[in-house]
Amino acid sequence: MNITIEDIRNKLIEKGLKITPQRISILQAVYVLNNHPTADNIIEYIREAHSNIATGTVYKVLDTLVENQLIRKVKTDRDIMRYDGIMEKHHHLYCSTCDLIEDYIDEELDNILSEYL
Amino acid sequence: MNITIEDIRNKLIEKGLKITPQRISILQAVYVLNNHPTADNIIEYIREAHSNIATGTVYKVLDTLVENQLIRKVKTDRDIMRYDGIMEKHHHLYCSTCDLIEDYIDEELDNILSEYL
DNA sequence: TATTAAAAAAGAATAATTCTCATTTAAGAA
DNA sequence: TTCTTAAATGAGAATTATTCTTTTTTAATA
Repeated sequence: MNITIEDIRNKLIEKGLKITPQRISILQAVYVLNNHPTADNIIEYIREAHSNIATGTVYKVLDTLVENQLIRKVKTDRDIMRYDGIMEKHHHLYCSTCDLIEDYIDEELDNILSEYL
Repeated sequence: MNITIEDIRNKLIEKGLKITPQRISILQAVYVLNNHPTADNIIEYIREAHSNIATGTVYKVLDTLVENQLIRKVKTDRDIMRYDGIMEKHHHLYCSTCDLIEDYIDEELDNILSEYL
């Protein structure tokens, strides 16, 4: 979770994406708001930090980041899309009552599955 | 897939639900439109069969059916909810490009998973 | 057949997301 | 450094799946 602005810039550069303050803020927000934030969580977080941002931009940038495999979409029972900055293979434990998502990493399970399939 | 109206009535009765033409049509539509239909698919199908139905009713009935475990909600990459009338344990193979969902039944896999967890 | 709680109709309201288009900006070229 | 331009952003309207509200209808029981 110790990701610097420089790390974020590099991630964007690796993908051949233009470096913009909006993209940096949004990617940083996904990392900081670590419980699988919604677009709205991200907008709120960025606006608190005194920079304005258009909602359309947030959705656009999130799509770009998903396309470039810097983040992932996470769907839940509610019809709000959520985002995940952790790209290493993992599962989610989801509580549909409180809408909480917990990361679940289990290499043994992954091995069993990949051997079987 | 040979489910009669009588079967559907019985399913509703088992759950203690009032028998209404709308509920019968909707449950039937979920069975007939077997590739995990959306609420809209169901509305279209029912209206083709010459009976009108309010969209609100379809959503309400679908919720009732889900609550009573007669059908299941299926989430995909798109933000449209889809419904599944097959209640036996199964997985889904999903193509995010064409949005097609295929049922995947594999008891051996299920056993491996339930033994592991 | 009468009663009544539940269900449905109709359509307005909501809210997440997308779209449009004018403006701005990042990044490479000169 | 300044210029150029394709790409990105801002602003807010538009879209669309879903929910909500209110009135009317109906299924099930007495």
